[in-house]
Amino acid sequence: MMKSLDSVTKYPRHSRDDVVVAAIGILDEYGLPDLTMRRLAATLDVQPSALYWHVTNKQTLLALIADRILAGAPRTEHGTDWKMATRQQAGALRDALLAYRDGAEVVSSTLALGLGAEDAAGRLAEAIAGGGFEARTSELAADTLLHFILGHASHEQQRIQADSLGVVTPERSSSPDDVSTPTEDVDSFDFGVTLLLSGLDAQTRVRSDAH
Amino acid sequence: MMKSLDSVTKYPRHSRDDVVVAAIGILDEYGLPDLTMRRLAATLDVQPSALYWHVTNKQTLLALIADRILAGAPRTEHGTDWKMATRQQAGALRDALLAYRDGAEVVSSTLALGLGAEDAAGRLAEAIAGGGFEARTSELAADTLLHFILGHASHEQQRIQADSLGVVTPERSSSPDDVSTPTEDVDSFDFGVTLLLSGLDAQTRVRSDAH
DNA sequence: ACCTGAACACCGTTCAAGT
DNA sequence: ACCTGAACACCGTTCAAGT
Repeated sequence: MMKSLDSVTKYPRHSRDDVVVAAIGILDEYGLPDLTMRRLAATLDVQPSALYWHVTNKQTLLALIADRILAGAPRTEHGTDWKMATRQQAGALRDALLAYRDGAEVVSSTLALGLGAEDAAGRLAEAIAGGGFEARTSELAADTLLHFILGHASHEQQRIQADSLGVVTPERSSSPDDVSTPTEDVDSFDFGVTLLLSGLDAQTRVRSDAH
Repeated sequence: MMKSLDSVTKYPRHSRDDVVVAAIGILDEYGLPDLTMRRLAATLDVQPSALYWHVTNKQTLLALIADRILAGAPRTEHGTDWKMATRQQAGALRDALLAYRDGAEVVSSTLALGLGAEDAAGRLAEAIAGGGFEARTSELAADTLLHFILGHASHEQQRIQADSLGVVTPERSSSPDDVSTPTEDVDSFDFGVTLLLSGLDAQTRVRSDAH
């Protein structure tokens, strides 16, 4: 404990966790384009090269950030009916993505690598499986839903920042007050989830006991 | 016509079109990360600064590329039933995205800006509207479908390049020959489209004359 | 109309060396 | 165990000036 005091006073030594936390801070405050290794290093009062002791490269740092973002989505409780459970999971995922600036884009870019959104898909599949579908059906439906959630959230966040930059986005806006509102986004999100759920409902089941 | 000969022989003067075509060439052959303004300039035997006479910045260049990629998707013929038409449009869009390396990512990144995928969504909405839904329903369903198509194609392309780089992607592969095959991708794509179509089928309609 | 030359303000990453 | 210093090989964009 003397050691920890010395290391704090002399010069700050950081953990991998510190790096990830600081990175999320920059992401949330300034956005993904401003999240550079050099800027992150400056925030931690450290040389850029020091970061590479904690993390192998920027790509894996982004994967670590994606994991944290997704960790913010609470598990759904057992016992509820599968449609509610799936709706809950989908909503929780959306909330988690929107909780940090550019969160959806970070998770999307990371999903491809197989690292990260993997268990988000798993959680969705689990909720869907409550409806009594074949395992493969549940997985495929979960992937479909996940693509929708990510795409929707991504689109929403990029519009937010486009608006804040005052970009002229024509977007067939016939009526004068046709600006996209948060309510609009929630509505279109719910619409998509409902569409997928009723599509699943029409699917043949293994057991038909799930009301 | 003497003029054109001179300009060819003396030194090549390029059009905005040449720039976009060359950019697509680099994209398709080396991928999005290698599509830099400096590299594009070198390909055209020109200084990087020369590109900014033809195009305002990289972002709008990417939007132009996205437009070309999407232009490769043929319009669907009128008269067919709406489910087939929607399926056709969705498939055409997917094919267009997959026709160029990293095509899905380019279009996705551009969609947010409101430039580009705008009329792809319109085409989907038109096909869906053939089912006799409210205009808003068709639009929302088209957006849902578009998010799925982009996410799916994006995921597929990034897996292709991850595989070619020999990246170890764990991905719950229980059986030894559980490697993702093109067939697998087509199947999961069709599954998603079918899911959305049957979800729409369960939707209340304005007219119920669409069989 | 189309391009050069030169500069500005940046990137991610490596690696020997320090403490 | 954690960091510095210095370097390598790049970026996108601007702008005066040339032809």
